[in-house]
Amino acid sequence: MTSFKQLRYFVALQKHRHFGNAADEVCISQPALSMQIRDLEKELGIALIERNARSIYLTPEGEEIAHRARQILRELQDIKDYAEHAASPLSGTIRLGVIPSLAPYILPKLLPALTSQYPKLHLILRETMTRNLIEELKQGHLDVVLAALPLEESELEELLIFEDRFLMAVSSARHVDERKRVKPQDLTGENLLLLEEGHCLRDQTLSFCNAIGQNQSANVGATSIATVLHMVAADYGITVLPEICADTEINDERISLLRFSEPQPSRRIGLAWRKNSPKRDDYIALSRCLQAVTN
Amino acid sequence: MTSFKQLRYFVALQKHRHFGNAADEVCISQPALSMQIRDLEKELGIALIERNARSIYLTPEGEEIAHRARQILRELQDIKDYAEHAASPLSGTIRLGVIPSLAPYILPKLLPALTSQYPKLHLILRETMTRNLIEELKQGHLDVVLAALPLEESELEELLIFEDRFLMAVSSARHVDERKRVKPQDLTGENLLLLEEGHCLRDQTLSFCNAIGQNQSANVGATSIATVLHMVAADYGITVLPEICADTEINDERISLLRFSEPQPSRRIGLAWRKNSPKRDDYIALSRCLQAVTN
DNA sequence: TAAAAATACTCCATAGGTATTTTAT
DNA sequence: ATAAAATACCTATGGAGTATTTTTA
Repeated sequence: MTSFKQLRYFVALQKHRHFGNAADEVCISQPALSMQIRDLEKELGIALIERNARSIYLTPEGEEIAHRARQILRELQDIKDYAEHAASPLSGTIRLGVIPSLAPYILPKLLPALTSQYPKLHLILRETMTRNLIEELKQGHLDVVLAALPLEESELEELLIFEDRFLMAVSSARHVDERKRVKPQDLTGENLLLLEEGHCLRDQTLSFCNAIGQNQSANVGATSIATVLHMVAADYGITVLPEICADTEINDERISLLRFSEPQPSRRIGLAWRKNSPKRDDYIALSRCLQAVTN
Repeated sequence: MTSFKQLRYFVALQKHRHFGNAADEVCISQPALSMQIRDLEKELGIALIERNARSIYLTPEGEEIAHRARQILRELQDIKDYAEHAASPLSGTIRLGVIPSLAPYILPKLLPALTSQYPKLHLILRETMTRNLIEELKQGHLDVVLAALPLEESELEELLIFEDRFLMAVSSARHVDERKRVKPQDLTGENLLLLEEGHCLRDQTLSFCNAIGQNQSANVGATSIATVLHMVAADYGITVLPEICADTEINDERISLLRFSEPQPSRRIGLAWRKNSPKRDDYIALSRCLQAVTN
């Protein structure tokens, strides 16, 4: 079995053209080097070295193979360097999946914080709906996802980061008092504007509507919250908006935001990763960073 | 010490994502694979694998390292393929040095013969004077040289290929009878045209002139036999020409070639290589090929 | 004779095997 | 309960050491 050791020894031998000196360089005895070189030649089935009493030469094949061996040894060193670089905490690559109703609002805060705090971290981002995130996480294509909990996946470990309360968004044309608390019941009879099928935010909204006995069915399926809000602004209907979106989306005077009365409906946002993931510590550090930027 | 084995096992594990199946592929037991992977992780200092009871995942670093490992294994295979290809007789690379007074006459015959007979042989050619050939041979930059023997180098082994008799070349303007044999003494008083300093042919010619008591000193130093012959054709002087050059150079009607009477002066052409060169058999095969094309 | 590599031998580390235990679903 | 990987333990290979021999200039 050819080994890196043999290649190392052979490259040293090429350099020194002297078994004794080469053996010194690689810190073994001369016979040990001789035998490894002999084994290498035997395995390759060709003569690499021309042995003379006074000095040795490499055959043309020996020179060629020494060259290739150097390349291989360089690449091995690259692997080691890469590993060493990746060893420190929150460094290396993390593949993070985020749901669409969070990504545009949380990433602009998270990414600068991460970059400054953990410059060695390389984040790969993926934005898709929860169902896909879970699948990709389980497939090993993602390392950690930021989504609404619980995910109800026994093989995943979850960590709550914050409660994201829902607000009701209505057209300012209605002149409602923004200080007044609303109730889920107030959604009754309204045209409820929601994201398209598959978005957890849609399901959550429908679910707390249904919880209070309303069998409200949403009649539009927008692809982004921004789109929904444009429709609300035009008083085409109303919607329910996570609080975290409010900062970014609502400098639109045509929309009034109404807080629900207690208990305020909310979604629980957190991280999830495969149980036993070796980077668990990194995800927890990531969660602290997330908590810092969402407070 | 990281080994090719570990990389092979790890690549198999990446492929199967299952210790047992990967172990089967590389024909070892599952515990043996487990331990090698564990060792690899320990040496690299990072987690490559995420272990779960049902299935395993590679970390992003694991994927990256698996990719690099594949590359290294490919290159190792390249070395083995290269060696196997070079193993058969008269294959691989031979660096051949030839003296200038032979190269233009013998190579046009030798190379096609070699190419057809030993298609796997890769010949690297070098044309320079004997002194340089010997030096480069001893340095290991050449494997074998074709020159006039003896080289008087105790660390080289020589093999005679043929006797190359000298002919006298004179201008046809002199109307000498080409059937008449000449003697070295006939050179007396003639303007002897020779190659420049350093060419063995020059030294050989001068030496057999001196051997018969003539202290002839050559007065020109041409860089090629062709040049010398052009001067002979113009009757600027005469020269001594190895027979092997005659075929190629002399379809020039302006030059008459005269054979010496017995014992005809000659040079001995042969191969020389470092004693103990592992390719000795190849050089002997090469010599047979040379003999075939010089007959 | 001297320098260099090969050989002889001894010892220990370790790779690999089988049997068993642990772990998580 | 089951599947999968880890652990325990044993064996044998082979890598490295020291001492010695061979080779050739």
